[in-house]
Amino acid sequence: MSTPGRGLHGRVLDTLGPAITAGEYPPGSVLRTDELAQHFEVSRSVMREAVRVLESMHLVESRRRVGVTVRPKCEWNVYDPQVIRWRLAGADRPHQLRSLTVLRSAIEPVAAGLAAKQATAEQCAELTECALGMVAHSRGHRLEGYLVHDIAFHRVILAASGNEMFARLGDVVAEVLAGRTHHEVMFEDPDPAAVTLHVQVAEAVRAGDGARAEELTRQITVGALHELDVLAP
Amino acid sequence: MSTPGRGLHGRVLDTLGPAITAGEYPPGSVLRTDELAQHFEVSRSVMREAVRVLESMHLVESRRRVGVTVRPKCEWNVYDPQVIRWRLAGADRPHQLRSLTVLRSAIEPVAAGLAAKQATAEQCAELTECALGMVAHSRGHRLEGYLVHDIAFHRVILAASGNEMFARLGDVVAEVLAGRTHHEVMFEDPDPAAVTLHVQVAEAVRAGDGARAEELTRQITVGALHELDVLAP
DNA sequence: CAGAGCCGAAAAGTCAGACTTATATGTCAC
DNA sequence: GTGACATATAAGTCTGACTTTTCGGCTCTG
Repeated sequence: MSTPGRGLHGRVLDTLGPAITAGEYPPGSVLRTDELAQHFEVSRSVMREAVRVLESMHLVESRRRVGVTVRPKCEWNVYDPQVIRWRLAGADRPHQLRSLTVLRSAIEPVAAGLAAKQATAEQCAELTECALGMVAHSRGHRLEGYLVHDIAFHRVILAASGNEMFARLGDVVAEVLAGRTHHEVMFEDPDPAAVTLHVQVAEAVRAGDGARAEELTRQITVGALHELDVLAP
Repeated sequence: MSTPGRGLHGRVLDTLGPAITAGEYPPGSVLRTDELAQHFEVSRSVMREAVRVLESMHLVESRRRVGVTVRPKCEWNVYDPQVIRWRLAGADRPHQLRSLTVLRSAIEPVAAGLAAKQATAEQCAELTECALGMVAHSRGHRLEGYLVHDIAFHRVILAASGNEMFARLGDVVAEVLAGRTHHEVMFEDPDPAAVTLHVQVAEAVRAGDGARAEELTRQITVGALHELDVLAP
């Protein structure tokens, strides 16, 4: 999914990023570039590059004569896909999953409403195909196949909305759905009602019925939130 | 608002970032680190740090033997506040402003609904104060004072929602509102209906009426979208 | 002529060391 | 106590040499 080993500084980030987002260094903690470089056994140049990246994510702040101080959580760039991945891999995965699901519940219905007005014929076809794929994999413990089509479905909706901000949430939704399937205790087969709703959304979008697409999608996200309440109270 | 001169690499970014987001280098363009370093009259180390930051924003991709290639727009981290600022400062400001306003229209109503259920007494007080401030500055060409209270109002709503993803959009909303006031041709006095709606939202939140807060906020954002249609068709 | 494999050059990547600059903090005089 | 000043510290910058990857062309072969 991401790019694991893109240079030495990348490997440093793979350890340091998760550590910071996991709260291993409490906000206000001070790190020193030289010490970090020694600890990771890399040159200072490499370490500096890593720090710059963390800084651009607002995870840390580098100040002369002080060092690299960890910022409080509320200042992090929580929409950075990398940060999202790190946090989903860490201890507060459940909390993060809930935040993102609430975000979905706000965005996706609106996106679906817009998609109904703007989706191309090709996108409508893709949507139907995805929905059918979900139906096909909805029974018999075939969660992996179901997941693939589920992700694709929501990606198409977000892309078809014509709004770039919505479209870029495709990756986030993918992470959430994957996380739900793989790590939360999910039912062995997906909720039949949800499957039906997806099919109906595809129909509504094809028919250009924005209000209906929005309402149906709202039901999907409400269901997702409810499921989260039941399985991870 | 941001941190303008945080080192040499920051100053490089201040010119290179806007240039890329403005589409000055079409997707696929190849830059060379050494040339850039020469052009900006900085050392390679500094240039490399700048490139790393751009890379973490998914604006460019650095590959051996190839160079630094500009990524297509659809891959950018468009939620990065820095990227948002750069784009708002550039040529496609109107387009960007519209995207962000649509985003607001999806998020803020839901946030207001949640805020009604979770806002602390202090937050309710702040909200009322902001609304009153808006009323006080709603006449007599006092747009600046109005803007300050408008921004504060929406910040509080987003924060009070209790969702960190919503809360972090405070800066984005601030940019949008500021951009609207300063650069789009805004009416000399704000829409009285909008002012009233803000007061009513504050009341609804204080009363704990989520559905009403959500609906009223929806009206605010619909108004904002409509205003955008009228002023920047 | 096509495909596999080899080779060289180009550009990023890495490192080490010396130097500069800002700045937090302690010290001292008043 | 308060101000100015000195000092130590850690980030910031620059340079030059070296390493590593990999693209693109070349040749060799079938």
